[in-house]
Amino acid sequence: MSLQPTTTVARIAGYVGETVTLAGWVYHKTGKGKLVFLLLRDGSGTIQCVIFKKQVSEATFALAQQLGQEAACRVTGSVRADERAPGGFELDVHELELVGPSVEYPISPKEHGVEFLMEHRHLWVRSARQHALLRVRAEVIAAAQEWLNEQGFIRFDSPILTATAAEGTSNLFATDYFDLGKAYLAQTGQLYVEAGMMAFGKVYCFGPTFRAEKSKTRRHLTEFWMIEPEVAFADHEDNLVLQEQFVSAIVQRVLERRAADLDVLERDTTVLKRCVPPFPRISYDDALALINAHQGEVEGATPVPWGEDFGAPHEQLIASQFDRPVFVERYPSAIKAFYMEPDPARPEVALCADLLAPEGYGEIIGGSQRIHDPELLERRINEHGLDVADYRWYLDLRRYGTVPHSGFGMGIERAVAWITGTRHIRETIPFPRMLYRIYP
RNA sequence: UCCCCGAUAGCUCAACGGUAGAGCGGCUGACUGUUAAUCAGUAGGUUCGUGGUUCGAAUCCACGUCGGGGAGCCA
Repeated sequence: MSLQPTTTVARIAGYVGETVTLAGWVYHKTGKGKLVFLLLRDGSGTIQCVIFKKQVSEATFALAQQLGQEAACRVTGSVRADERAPGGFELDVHELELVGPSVEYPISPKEHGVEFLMEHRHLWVRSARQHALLRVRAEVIAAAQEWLNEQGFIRFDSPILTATAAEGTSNLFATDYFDLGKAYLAQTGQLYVEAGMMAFGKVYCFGPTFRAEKSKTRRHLTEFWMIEPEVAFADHEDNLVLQEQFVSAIVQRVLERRAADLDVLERDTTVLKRCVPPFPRISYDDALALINAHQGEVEGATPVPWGEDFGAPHEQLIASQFDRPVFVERYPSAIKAFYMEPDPARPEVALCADLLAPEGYGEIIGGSQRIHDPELLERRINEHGLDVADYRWYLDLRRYGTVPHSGFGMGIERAVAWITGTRHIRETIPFPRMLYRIYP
């Protein structure tokens, strides 16, 4: 005998007039003396089930009355289209089986504070809004990978345990690695996908990334997921075109396939619909001028002297001037990672770009053309105070058939936060890891 | 690391120097169309901790703990 239900709520429309068994959890229950309404959630959706006292045994009715919120059960009944029911379909219950009881479920349909919800994240993921958010996340991930696969990329995963800091700047989580000393949780897979790119031409890695920075904002997690494509024989221009096509394809697919979820999230989709290539581009130099022209419009967006990096308020100001994602390109090399290719026309700036999402969501992509000349790369490693010995293998990539190449990294959670219009990044991942939270 | 804010019933909050309260949730009962049902009843408190000021502290002060928001840094 199988425990599997006849069908799922999502497919219920095809079963009108038939008797089916559904299996799920009690999302909500209400009643009226001689009838009980159960809102049953099975993962694919929710459906109202009605239990009339006259139509079931006394024991079944008593059971229905005492079901707690989130009790697991199997219900058998006939499917009926009914305008009075949320969702349009209703199940007239003949039989009800309790699979797993639930008593005093902590999360009620009423309001709750952030701290309480985060403490109950393992249960919070059952609620409608979180469902919609995490379904969009899954869609974004699937869309990203499938689009890259169609473009001829192969997934080439990078290690999570690494021996040294890839970019040398941020803080890293350290752990003991047997007799070999410290190992660090990867803050990017980029250096490794460069090795893959030389092997396969077009590759990407996708996995968790770790930053031990004490960031305490709604845009930061200590553990987040990043997808990092890397392409051989690709310059800065190729890179930007790839990025705008990539982001647009993901957004358009979410609009197509997850419209119901965006609706639950009350997302204004007009901004998303505008997300088609080409994306506007602004140089670092022009961005400085823009900041000067609009300072005061965003709090904290004070003028920036040439050579200094933007802060969060500046990024917000720049993004607010455009109606779709905007590339900010060619930052001063001195404030960027050591591996970025200098602009041949202006060696003091790098062939790099950040993609800023509209509506104040900030940077969702960072990318660049990489240095392919071995001597220049070695010089940069030294200039950044890094140990060349740690980068022997990385320099090897330039010794044996080096080619101009480019790549970028997209933060999944930031992208999902923007696409769904979610204020805080913590809701876009099942179990967020933050400065003051590692439970549950 | 720095700045700002918060902690009172299971949850969301009120009381702001003078008897600790409401709504929801729980429990009991009524109700054949509920959508966060409604109505009646009922239980539920070390007001985060420690110290201080005061005749009197949930309330004022100090320190601590936990959490929230922001800066820097980044995706």
